[in-house]
Parts: sequence; structure tokens; C-alpha cells
Amino acid sequence: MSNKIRRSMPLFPMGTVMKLTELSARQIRYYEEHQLIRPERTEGNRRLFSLYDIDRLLEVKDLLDEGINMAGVKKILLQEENKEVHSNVKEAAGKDKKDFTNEEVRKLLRKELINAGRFHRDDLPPGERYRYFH
Amino acid sequence: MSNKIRRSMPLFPMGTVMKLTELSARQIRYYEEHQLIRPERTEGNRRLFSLYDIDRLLEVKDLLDEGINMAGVKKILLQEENKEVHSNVKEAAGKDKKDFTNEEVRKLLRKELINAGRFHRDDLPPGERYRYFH
DNA sequence: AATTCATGTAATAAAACCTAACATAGGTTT
DNA sequence: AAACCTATGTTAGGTTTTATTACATGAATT
Repeated sequence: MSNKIRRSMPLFPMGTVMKLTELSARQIRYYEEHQLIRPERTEGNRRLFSLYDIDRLLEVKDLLDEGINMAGVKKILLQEENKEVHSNVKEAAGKDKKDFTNEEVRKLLRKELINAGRFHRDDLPPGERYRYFH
Repeated sequence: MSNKIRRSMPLFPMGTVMKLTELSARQIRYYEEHQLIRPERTEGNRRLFSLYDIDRLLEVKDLLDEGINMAGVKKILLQEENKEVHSNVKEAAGKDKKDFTNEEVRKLLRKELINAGRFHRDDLPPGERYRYFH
């Protein structure tokens, strides 16, 4: 019923993520090298990031800004991830889960997120309205 | 407090929008030609679509699927847009609005949407979890 | 039959992205 | 201090994706 974006859906290209996170492409690729994110790829091998990935990148950035090095960041984030894996597994175990294909997920996304938001234009920053209704 | 995406923010490239809407690039450009969407452009002139645009495209698609032609679609959607303009103007008038730069909007987005969602990994479709925690 | 509409397709150019390699400023270790 | 490591910058060469423009087409309309 909400129009939240499915956080795991690969949607954003490098350029968008760079702007959103204020990280360089080099940094983003470096963090991927260290397994802190695992963006999907298009058929043509271009990265597609999810909101998860963006969250992750912002966390990495914060931790590095605090003076923690990559080893520390990895420890912290990967241990967090493990907690989530466990809770997810537990949750899934009790849920008689179904496997969705990418295509199915896209359809879900369309219905659940995007359609839900149609005609609900109430979350714009005031100054932005005029860019769409000049 | 929510992690809704700011619906006017230009984020998505053509390829993503094609998958999400199941429209061809030709169709999307054609609808833009008819002013039904007005996606932003990158410095390099590539389109960047917002959730608004995606909404719009899905509406166009639906209406066309119902057998309505472009003239009708335009009438319907542009009149709807006008209603919104009016309500937005009224709203804005009473609100002592501020004009945000793109950069400011990005910062707001980061804080308001993305950070709000950190560590809230509870909206995944069951089958998708394993793509991130293998 | 001629025209219009909505879309497909092809050609060409440029933007954005990829990988890989080398460069480097600041710490760290020997 | 010399050598090393870390996190990031930069550059080069290649590929993918997107842009524009032009022409093509089947279905509907005139």
C-alpha cells in the first residue's frame, strides 16, 4: 500500500549513485571490490545499484569519515549483514516463501510502488513543484 | 520519516525506465515529444526520469491500451496536471515556499529518504533476499 | 487512394561506463 | 629512513547505452 521502492531492485546507474552519495566512481568500485556492495549488472556489464547499495555506500562513507579503515568497515558492515541474514532466514523459513523472477519483481514493483503513488503528489519540496508544472 | 523517493527527482536512465514500464525507447521519446513527460537531462544530454515520469508513462500506456488516442490522452493528462498546478499553487501560496537548488534537493533526498531506510530491510520479496545475502 | 497516427528500424555520433594499469599522499612497519 | 600499504586519483582504450534523425509501415481515418 506504500510507494516505497523495493530496496533490492537494481535501478540506478553509476552517475546517479555518484551524485546521490557524493562518492567518486573509483571509490564506489573500490568498495565493491571489497564486497561491501554487490550491484547487479546489465546485459552489457554496466552496474545497476539498488537503494540497498546506496544505503551501504553511505554507511561506508560515514564510517570512513569517522576515521575507521576498510578493515574496520568490513567487520562492522559484514557482521551487521550476518545478523540480517539470520533474521531473514528465520523469517523466510516460517513464511513458505516463493521465488520471484526478476520480471515478476518488476511487475510487483510497478503495481505496489509506482501505481500506489499515482496522483499522490504530496511529497514534493515546495521549490521543486514548478519544475514539473511550470 | 518515510523512505519514499522524492517523486520529482531525476534518477533513472532510459534503460531502467524501459524495463519498468515495458515501453520501447521510441514510445517513451514519442510521448515526451507530445509533452506528456518532461524528463531532465544530464550534462551530456541523456534523459533522466523521475518517478513522476514513470507514473505518467504508465498512465499513458493504460489510456492507450484502452483505445484512447494521443489527443485524448493529452486532454486527460494535461487537464489533470492543471488541477494539480492549481492546487499546488494554492498550497505554495500559503506556505512561504523556498526555492531549492538541485544540490539541496539531493541532500534532502539523502537524509530524508535514504537514511531513513537504513537498516530497515523488511520490505524485500522473500525470493529476493538471497540475491544479497547468498 | 491518400493521409495520419503510433511505432519500428537503421545509421551515425556522442556520452557514460567498463577494466586495467600506473601514480600518489599519508600512515605503518621494518 | 626506506620500504610498504591503503585509499583514492588519473589515464588509456574499449564497449554499451543513449541521442538524433530519417525513413518505413500497418491500422485507422478521411
